[in-house]
Amino acid sequence: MRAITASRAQELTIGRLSELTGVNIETIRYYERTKVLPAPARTASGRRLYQSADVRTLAFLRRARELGFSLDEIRALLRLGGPEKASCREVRRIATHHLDDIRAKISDLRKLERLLAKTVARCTGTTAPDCPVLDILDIQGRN
Amino acid sequence: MRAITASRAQELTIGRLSELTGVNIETIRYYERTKVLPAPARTASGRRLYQSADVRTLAFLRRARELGFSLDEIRALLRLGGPEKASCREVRRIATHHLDDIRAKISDLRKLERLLAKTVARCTGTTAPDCPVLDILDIQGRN
DNA sequence: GATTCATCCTGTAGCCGCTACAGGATCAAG
DNA sequence: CTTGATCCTGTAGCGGCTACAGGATGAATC
Repeated sequence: MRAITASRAQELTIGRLSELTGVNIETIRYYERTKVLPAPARTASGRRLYQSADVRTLAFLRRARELGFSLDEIRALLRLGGPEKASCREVRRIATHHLDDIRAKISDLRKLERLLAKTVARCTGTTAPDCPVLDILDIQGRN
Repeated sequence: MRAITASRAQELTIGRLSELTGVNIETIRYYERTKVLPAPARTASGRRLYQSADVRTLAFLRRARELGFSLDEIRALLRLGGPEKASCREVRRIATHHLDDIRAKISDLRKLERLLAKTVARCTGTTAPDCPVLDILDIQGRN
């Protein structure tokens, strides 16, 4: 029977939580809908009531997103950090897998970069009959 | 008044075009709907009828997608390669801009990679009380 | 007490670049 | 003439949000 009166002690509105974490209000609600975040308590009138611990969780979530973790991965990480904070091994597995993804992406992008850079360099910028940029894109350029 | 009888000469069904270019049938129709590709001729019964030139265009499109160009950029490139094949300058502008994007993405990913790799390395994989992976994600780890 | 205005609520639709289906029409081969 | 492959349109879904509309509260001011 706590929180008859709202916004006591450490309790936060969604707007305040948004400010504190830099996560959009709509996004917070989206995280709740998709079960990345647990549904918080509500006031008598139905407004969401967050605890200060939620700031920590949401900040974690935000940072993980910035690091490119998917919401599925984050759901898993949050479960692991939760009550049965068991296997660091599992956390490591997720992070390592993600690291592999990142490395593959970097390698792809660098190949692209080299190809594009080389091509743009050949480009005079004038109205030439044949454009090297269009050429590499063309079927001839297949490798 | 050509093409009364279908699939004469160099004319292709959508399935054949798909095979030749490796682009999914549904994706080809999607490109048409979103005006990346022009609508092709039709047979009397309403089936799409492609010319051999369309193979070239779609292959170009595919390759551009692989190189990470957005459909908007590709729409622009295709227009430029079209009838008024005017300014290589504009092509160069689009490609250069895209190159900048790629470089920014690479730089971001490399930062990520370094941070994650360092952290995973610190991780023993055992059930330790504090997990370095969860730690960098945590608020403390902000930089 | 009444008004104002910020904040909150739910629900729905849009973004990109596809992909996947349903439910039907048509084609080519046996 | 039947089978089975291919085609058609239209609609809905994915992830990860974002942006409304239309309404209900909340806090501060007069």
